[in-house]
Amino acid sequence: MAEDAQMGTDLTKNQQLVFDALSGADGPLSAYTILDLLRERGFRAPPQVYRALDKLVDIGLVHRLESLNAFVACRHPGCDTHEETIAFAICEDCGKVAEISDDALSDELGQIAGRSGFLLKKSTVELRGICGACRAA
Amino acid sequence: MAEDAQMGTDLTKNQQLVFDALSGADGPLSAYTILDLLRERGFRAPPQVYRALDKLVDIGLVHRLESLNAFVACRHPGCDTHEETIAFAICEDCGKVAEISDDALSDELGQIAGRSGFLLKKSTVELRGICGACRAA
DNA sequence: TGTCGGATGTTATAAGGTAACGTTTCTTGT
DNA sequence: ACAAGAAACGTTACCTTATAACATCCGACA
Ligand SMILES: [Zn+2]
Ligand SMILES: [Zn+2]
Ligand SMILES: [Zn+2]
Ligand SMILES: [Zn+2]
Repeated sequence: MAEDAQMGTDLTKNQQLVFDALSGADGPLSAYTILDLLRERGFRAPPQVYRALDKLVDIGLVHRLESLNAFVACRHPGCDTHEETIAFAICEDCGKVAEISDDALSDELGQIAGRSGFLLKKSTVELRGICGACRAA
Repeated sequence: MAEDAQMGTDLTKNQQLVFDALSGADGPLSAYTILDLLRERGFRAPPQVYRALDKLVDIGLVHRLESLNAFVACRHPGCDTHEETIAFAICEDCGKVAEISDDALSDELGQIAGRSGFLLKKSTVELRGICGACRAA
């Protein structure tokens, strides 16, 4: 029991291992990086990672970053069942990812969709640039 | 010379072929689908497609859809050197993609970035859902 | 004419993701 | 406690997406 944050949902052994790996990292991890990290814990093949990731993403504990083909543990302040749009700010310098929840953005996307008669199911917003810390440094 | 839209920039043979393939499609195409389409025109290997795509994306004639690992010809109304944020509405039913340029969205994303001291270089916004046509049908 | 950069052709391989199948383990009703 | 079904698991094999590396070709131009 290294760092089993997020009680309330009970995860299986593999899901917990994958979640812990992501929680312990300070940036996004690819599925194959997770696989390598967990080989010493018994993982042997991609499906073990992908199945855990699928579930974790499904219940909202993990997010997939489409533009990176990678995954991050959810660090959203009040992350329980966030239905709002989440934006990710990905630093191209240090690689860290900030998770941003913004009502105005959600509204704006909703309006854009509505205006063109589009039934919005899911939004992907990923910002690339340089984070504050790296700019200061 | 099937449908060589977009004069002004002069494309190489391969770039024109790839662009034509994308222009002729009514939805996004993967690099490997493009490769297959162009085999009869002499294409033999992935790098030929990816090199053309890289250039086309670079000059703005083609967009990459991160959440689909696929590419579309730019259909932005006034698409010359659009620096604004472009949002894509991807229909999960018919597969078509609408390209949406929206100032309010650009502003909003700029504000979100600014608020957290993030130097924004590029935004990816991809909306998934059902398009108007499919909803009506 | 020589040379130099950009575009090209080609092979091989890295990286990301899933189908399919059999086994184990957990639930749940009886 | 037991049977039956569901969920998770382990494993193999395979598919898709993307790039590294290297050799060649070709046009611009000094
Ligand atoms: Zn979150
Ligand atoms: Zn940074
Ligand atoms: Zn465009
Ligand atoms: Zn549709």
